[in-house]
Amino acid sequence: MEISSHQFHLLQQLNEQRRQDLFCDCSILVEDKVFKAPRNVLFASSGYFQMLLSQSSKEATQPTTATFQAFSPDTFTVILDFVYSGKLSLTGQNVIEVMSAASYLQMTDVISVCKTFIKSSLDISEKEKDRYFSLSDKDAGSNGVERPCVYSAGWRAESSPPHAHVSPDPGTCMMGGNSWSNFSYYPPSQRSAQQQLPKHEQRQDSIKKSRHLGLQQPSDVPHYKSSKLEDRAAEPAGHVAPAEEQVPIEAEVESPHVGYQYGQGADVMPRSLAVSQQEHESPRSSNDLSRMRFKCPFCTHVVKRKADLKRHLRCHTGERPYPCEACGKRFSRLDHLSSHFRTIHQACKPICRKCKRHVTELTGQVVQEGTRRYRLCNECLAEAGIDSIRIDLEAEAPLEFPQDGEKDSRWHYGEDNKSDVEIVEDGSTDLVIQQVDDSEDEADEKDVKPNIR
DNA sequence: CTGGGGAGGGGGCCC
DNA sequence: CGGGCCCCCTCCCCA
Repeated sequence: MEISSHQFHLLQQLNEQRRQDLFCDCSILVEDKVFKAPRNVLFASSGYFQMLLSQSSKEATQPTTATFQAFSPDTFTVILDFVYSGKLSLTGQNVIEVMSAASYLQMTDVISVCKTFIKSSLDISEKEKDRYFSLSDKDAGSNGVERPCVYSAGWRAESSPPHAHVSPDPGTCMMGGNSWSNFSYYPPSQRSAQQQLPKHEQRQDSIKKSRHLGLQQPSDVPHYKSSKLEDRAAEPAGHVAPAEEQVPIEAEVESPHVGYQYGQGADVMPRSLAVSQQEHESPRSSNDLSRMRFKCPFCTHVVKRKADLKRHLRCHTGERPYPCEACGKRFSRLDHLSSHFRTIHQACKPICRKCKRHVTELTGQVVQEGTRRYRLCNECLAEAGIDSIRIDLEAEAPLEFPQDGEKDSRWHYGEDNKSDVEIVEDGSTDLVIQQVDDSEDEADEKDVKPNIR
């Protein structure tokens, strides 16, 4: 006969012991703060502590000490609370650091939950959010004040995420993590408050797109390269590395000392492991990484600037906040959008698209084909037999970049000539020839640049 | 089948 | 810190 509440009470008891400093044979020094905890639960929760404690198990009678400077005491408190309660208190502020700390400590479940949190925070898409969000607490997000989002390792059998629109940041929500057998039980009273993370959360990585990682584009990203994306979508599931697969790989590839570098580099490793790890330390990890401060929680990439990490994260989340109003294509970066816009919709290159010769206002014209603009020299125009279609440029309003801050809003065209939108929206077979006028194009540029900045 | 070019996308880094 | 530029790589299309 199985007493279902046993595991939960056991964990509660262990947590109580930790609070009362009973049987705490492991000291963890994080920056200047000392945490004490029984080693058995640490061992069971973290691959890192497994490694550490198995090494020091020979001297099991001696208290073990681990030292971390890679993350803050607050972050470790979140981690430790999770270890002894199964509840993870995430906020928009701490999630990156908690995730990196979890990566360092090789706690794959925490990493997965953080990934989910980050992805939902980035508001990737309604569809994806439908997949893995469910709120049980009706208070969630109601007060607009950021409260910790408590992720729980518990599973609930009946999972039908009703919530699709609330980012976890604004409020509290109770979320189930994926299964972690040690901490998977909740007594009925608690279960009602727990939410299960749908199993297809395991496929969350499939929405990440990173060619070099072989990951997939979000399924709901507009299919501009439909063939490519659909091909990927059609790939058998086995081609997609789910989070559960990737994280161990990550942990395996990254030894702890390179797994997290938000701080003082080599100092982050526990003393008991320092020697053996330094033996394997590459020159890069000792020198470059001390300068490269921000570690991507999804991959091994390390950058110097937080802003660069933020930008880099978009390649994992698939977030594309910069839509091109002219063609609908979305970009992850404004500079890419800008480049796309200039190239595709403004015909900025003074080069004949056909013969590649340099053209001027005298030797060539701008051709508009649907939303696309490019230049052709007069010879190529005549060859193509489209030199008779000539539109007065003054009737053509330049395509404009959106105003600053409109990164996710609709783009617009010249306001005083709305009819041009019709030209843009016409089929791609429609050709409009414009007189090449570099000064005009420069004016276009001026129209664009102030709007970009 | 292959090579070249266009376009997209990622990283580094300057302003 | 965001914008923007440059460089490089990859993918795709086309001749």
